[in-house]
Amino acid sequence: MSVREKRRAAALDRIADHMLAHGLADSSLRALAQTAGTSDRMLLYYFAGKDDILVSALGTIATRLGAILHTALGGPCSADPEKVLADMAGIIRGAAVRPYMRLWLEVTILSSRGEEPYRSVAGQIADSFVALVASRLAIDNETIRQATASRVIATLDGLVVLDLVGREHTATLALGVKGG
Amino acid sequence: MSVREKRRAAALDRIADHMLAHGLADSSLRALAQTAGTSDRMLLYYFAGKDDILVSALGTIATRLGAILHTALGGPCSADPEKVLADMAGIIRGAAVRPYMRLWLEVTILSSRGEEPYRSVAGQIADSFVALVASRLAIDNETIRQATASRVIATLDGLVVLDLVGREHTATLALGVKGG
DNA sequence: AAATTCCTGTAGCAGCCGCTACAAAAATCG
DNA sequence: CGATTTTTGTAGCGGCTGCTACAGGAATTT
Repeated sequence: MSVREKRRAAALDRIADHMLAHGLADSSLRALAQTAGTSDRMLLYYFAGKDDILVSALGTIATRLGAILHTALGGPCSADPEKVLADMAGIIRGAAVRPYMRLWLEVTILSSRGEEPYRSVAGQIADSFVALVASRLAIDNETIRQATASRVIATLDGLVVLDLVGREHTATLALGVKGG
Repeated sequence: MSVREKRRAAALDRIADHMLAHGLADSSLRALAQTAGTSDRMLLYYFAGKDDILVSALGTIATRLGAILHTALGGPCSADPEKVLADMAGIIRGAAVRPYMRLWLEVTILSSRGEEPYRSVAGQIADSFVALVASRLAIDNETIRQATASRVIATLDGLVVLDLVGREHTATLALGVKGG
């Protein structure tokens, strides 16, 4: 790894921190440069442009989240969707993961406006979420497994939304029942 | 209603159109003024500031959505959460309502940053959603009714997220199963 | 040592943003 | 009609955005 690549990676690490802490909206080049300990001028020397920075940092962030989830999901698989939902909700709604989910929703908004490269990025993240849940479901029928994983992800995303608007109580309530 | 109030209301109507079509991010004072047929100068004459404009327009938008939902939800109530979920998903995922949900998610992001007045607004909207679903549920036990409504809303919000990232197929799949 | 390439600071561009000072027009009132 | 108040246009402020031209220093190569 060249010096340039090392510095690029180090900058990305700090930039990822900043994005998780402050969100996309507060991630101007100058702000990112400050937390990375450089100047906006240098950021644009290491990266092709702001989009390149953000997308690269989102990659770093996705890797981090993958590691967190992999560590936290140590238990056995289950055939019961409610069980998997409860397990994942416990992790995803925790303070450690919430910044990731907030960022994920911000990318969702950008994606919904059709803006590349965020549209592709958001789609891939959604797919990987579904795949992760599917890997936790001990269901033989593949079609049903995929559909169930989709359902669990939908509910999880909804719980995150409720948390973000300060309705943690409503989200917790939702976890206590089975239907709908 | 004075002339001033009439013009204010007319401007709000056009502004609501613009916000639904282009989202919060593309709603600068100058852009809103253009669609309203005035100048940014006049907008700030009618309103206290940008926040006042946006929050007032969100009120108009909430009223519109309420009317849409009230009209579309003509059928009988049901004790089956899956039935209510499917009914509401059919409405909320439709092209007519999607702009409202996208806006709702944008407000959610603002809310999650703790910015008033969006934090309060988002919370109230979430509560009214839950109340609406609860009113469609023919469940006697009030505690279970509230919890079930919360669960349905969570799932609905999640479906919206999946739709916004271009995973309509995943969302539709999720509606086909019961668990999780 | 000279020449070339790589790195980085300074300064600034053009374009937005929310908002406002000022003054002129228009409507209202005595 | 004149005086006062309400409404509006013009112009611009200070600040932020992503990005870039230029130049000088540092490192590397010949």
